[in-house]
Amino acid sequence: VEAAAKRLGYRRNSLAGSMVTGRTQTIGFIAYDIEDPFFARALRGVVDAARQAGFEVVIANSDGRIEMEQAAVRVFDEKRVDGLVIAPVLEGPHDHLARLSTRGVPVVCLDRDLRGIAADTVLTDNVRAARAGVEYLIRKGHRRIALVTTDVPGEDLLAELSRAALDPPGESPMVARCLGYLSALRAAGLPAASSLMRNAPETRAEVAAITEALLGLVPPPTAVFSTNDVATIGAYEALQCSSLDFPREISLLGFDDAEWATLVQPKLSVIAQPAYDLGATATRRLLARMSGDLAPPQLLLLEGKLVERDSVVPPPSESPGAEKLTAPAPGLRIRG
Amino acid sequence: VEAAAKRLGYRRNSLAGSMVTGRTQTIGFIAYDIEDPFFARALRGVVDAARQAGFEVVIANSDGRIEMEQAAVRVFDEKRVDGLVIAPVLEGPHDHLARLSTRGVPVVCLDRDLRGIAADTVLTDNVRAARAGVEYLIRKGHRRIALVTTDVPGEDLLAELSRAALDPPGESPMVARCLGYLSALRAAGLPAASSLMRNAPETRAEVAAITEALLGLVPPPTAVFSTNDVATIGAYEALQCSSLDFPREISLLGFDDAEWATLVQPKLSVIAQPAYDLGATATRRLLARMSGDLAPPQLLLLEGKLVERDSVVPPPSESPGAEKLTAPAPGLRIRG
DNA sequence: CTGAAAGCGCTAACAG
DNA sequence: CTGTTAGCGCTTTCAG
Repeated sequence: VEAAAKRLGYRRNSLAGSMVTGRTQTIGFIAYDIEDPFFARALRGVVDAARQAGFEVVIANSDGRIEMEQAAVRVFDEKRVDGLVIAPVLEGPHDHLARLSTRGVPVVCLDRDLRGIAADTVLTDNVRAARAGVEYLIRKGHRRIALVTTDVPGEDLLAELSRAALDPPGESPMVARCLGYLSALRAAGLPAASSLMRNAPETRAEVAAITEALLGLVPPPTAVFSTNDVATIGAYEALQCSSLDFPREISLLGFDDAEWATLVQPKLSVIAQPAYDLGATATRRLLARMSGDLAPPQLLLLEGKLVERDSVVPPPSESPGAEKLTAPAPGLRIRG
Repeated sequence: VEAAAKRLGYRRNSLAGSMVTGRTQTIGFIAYDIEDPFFARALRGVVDAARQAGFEVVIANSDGRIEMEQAAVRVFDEKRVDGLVIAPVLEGPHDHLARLSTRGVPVVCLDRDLRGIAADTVLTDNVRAARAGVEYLIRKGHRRIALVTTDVPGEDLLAELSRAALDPPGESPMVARCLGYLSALRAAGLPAASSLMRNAPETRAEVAAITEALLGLVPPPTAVFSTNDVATIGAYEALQCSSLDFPREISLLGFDDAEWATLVQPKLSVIAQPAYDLGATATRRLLARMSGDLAPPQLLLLEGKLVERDSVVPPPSESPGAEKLTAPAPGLRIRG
């Protein structure tokens, strides 16, 4: 019988089966930006965890645009995925997600904390990780630490952050990391100078430009903390091209690890996220919901890890003794 | 009526529709390795082209493993995708793909040329691009050019390549690029020394190790051509750590561009692939097939582009005259 | 031109 | 325990 089936080129139509059972053994994954290595890595965690439980994963990419996300959710919904892992777009309405879970299709958020929807969420403890990173900079002796971030909405970064701080926890990973920066500064009794905090659209060139501007300050910062991959690339580029001696005169700490971090000179120190685990954990949570877990929504915070390499060193001393080292020796000075 | 529908939380069940029409307005994309920026980029091209024609894309990842690919194809098949773009695993049986297209679900191959299945294929003209790259190295004056590649099957690289050369066109991108290397050497009347050609499993550390070995040769090569992203990272690392002065004494040309290529010192010269176009072109071909194009299978070759940066310079001259430039001036030489 | 009915390929429930 | 039947929610066709 089965031989005949194979001979005739039979192929199961899982659509028909799904129509009657209402289940597809498939979960959806919507990445915020599939070109970001973070999501590619997280995806692996999702796929591995899902397959282990006998589920397939179908993937979509929102590109950070709410209408793409809505389209993806609609498609997945119509195709009757049994659950959804999503790195949601924070801006804009998200009733498309609420509707899904209302209808019994569990949703878990990854990487980004969507307030106002009762869904499990798993992400890196961004404020804590950022605070730890900036504390590390402070421990190394830095006092003027600049912040380079991208895509924080609003005109005034500091004002935006103050607003966000009153409404914890949550917000975008970028905002959370900025908050961590502020918190480390405050804990150390250091002032949060708005001139040292810059926000740019998420392109390498724009970040490089604002970093350059930062370096032109007098006195310039002695360290830069960049809150994501693009910000780090742009900042690295700017430091490398600047007249300052990087890393001796200016340190850099990035958020998110990358393959090239150990290829550049100096090797980049970073705060690494457990991307794979984030994906796997989110999926395990989803699987639990799909098999009937009715506990209240959970917020799962995984820890970032500080990876010390060579781009962070103590700042040059500002004592007169040290000054001599860079200034020409007195005997050679030309008098005016 | 529609208001009531929305009120009751109605959601279309596209499964039911697909059951009767047999069409899903969805195409599948199976990446070979979604963590490879090349595929992430190509995916964008696929998605854009598909959406333009009103199709959704569902994505899967084979991880280069045939059984994963088979599973993905089975799922897509059962879910009745209307077409499939795939970067296929070359080894192992591929009747799962043949069966699909036999049944009227068009398949187009991306990046990798699968002989033995009558499907459209779109990829970079790897042998030509590699040949152009190595010719560029030769034009710069290099004569001892090493080849660093990964994951070519078989024990003896040169033998494997000779075998592949008799059976053109096709094979894996790696093999094609090696063939391009050989072809450039031959055209210039340069010998193809098997000692200068190394193959490693696709990990950064292994590549770094074989590159180091290459650098230990006497005389060492004056240039290295690496055939993919991982090979390039490993080779770059090895060159940087070697006692040779990189790039003055040893040049590096990589295949595949990357964001970090302009961040490292020296900036990496590469052959860039039109990844986005590859994806978009493949999808346009697929769309044409889906709307009834019955022309014989096409092989579409897009061109790679040489991007000159700083990692390729002329080799140090071996003539006595040039030697003087690096040797201490005669008057200062200590006679012994 | 509008409305009812057939049926896509399965699964689950139920009768023999 | 095996075999038959109802029906999932749509689209398409055909009759009114």
